[in-house]
Amino acid sequence: MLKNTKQRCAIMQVLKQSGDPVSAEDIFAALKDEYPNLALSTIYRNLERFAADGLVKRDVWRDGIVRYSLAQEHHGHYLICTGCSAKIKIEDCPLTGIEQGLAHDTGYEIEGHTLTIYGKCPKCLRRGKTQNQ
Amino acid sequence: MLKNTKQRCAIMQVLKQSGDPVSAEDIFAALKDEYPNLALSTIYRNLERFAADGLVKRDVWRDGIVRYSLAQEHHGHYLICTGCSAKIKIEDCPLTGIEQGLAHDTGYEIEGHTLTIYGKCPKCLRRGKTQNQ
DNA sequence: CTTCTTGCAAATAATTTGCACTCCA
DNA sequence: TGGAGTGCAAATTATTTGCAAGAAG
Repeated sequence: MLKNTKQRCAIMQVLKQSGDPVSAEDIFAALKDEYPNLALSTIYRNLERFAADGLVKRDVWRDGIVRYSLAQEHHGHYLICTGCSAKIKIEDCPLTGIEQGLAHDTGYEIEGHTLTIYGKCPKCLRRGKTQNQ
Repeated sequence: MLKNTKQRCAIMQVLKQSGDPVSAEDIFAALKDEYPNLALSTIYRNLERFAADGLVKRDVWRDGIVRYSLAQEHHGHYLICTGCSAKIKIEDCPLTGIEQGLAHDTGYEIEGHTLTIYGKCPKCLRRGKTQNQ
């Protein structure tokens, strides 16, 4: 099971083409020209299934919106500007290694983690902190 | 400004008493006996203000719900079981130190970070992975 | 054909907002 | 007293779900 449908392929395409995590709405927007009657619910359902199957990684951003990215390319985390939302990918994950110790100490089987760092980028620093979130 | 109201105190009390991050609904539930007509919107508004003033730290959990905790006690992150939601506080933050290097490399001013580790606790491991999410 | 998928529309659930009223400073 | 703060109800917004129709194996 997990049939090969046009919609499913298209969603995967978007995930592959965009290096960064994308929301359901992002995908919807990206595909609405080519698939005018693709339903948002289809996107949600597929993303959830992909995530359950371990194909994609599901993350909740600070803004409360869920973003998905291909499991393989995920890792690196992000440094996100709280002023302008500029993102920098952090290639080098500081947690590799730590998780093993943690598993040993707690008896948990570690499945993954969420790490995002927030700050102000140089441009926003210069402008002072006029804006909030 | 930032007047001293009963509601505001009560919300702060809950934050202080609960070591763990709490959601608006948690606070609502905790206070509904003592303050039967406290409005959920009041809680949301105050938590947002507290967060804006740096009094509390705002975090989005994997389940999409926003939790708040006193800024001081925050740090420690959490190891959360994806089966039963059991939480273990991780006292020792692996990012201290790394942030400085990052600030130097990127020119960002680091404001904070979100780190949560997910896994299965020993009990849930034993039961096999019957449940999802 | 039979089961997995989809599209649509309606349902949830968390959070936000408008507004008149209330209460601290 | 005057503006900050509150309660209530209605509005938003992201996501989920039921169901009949459609497509893949």
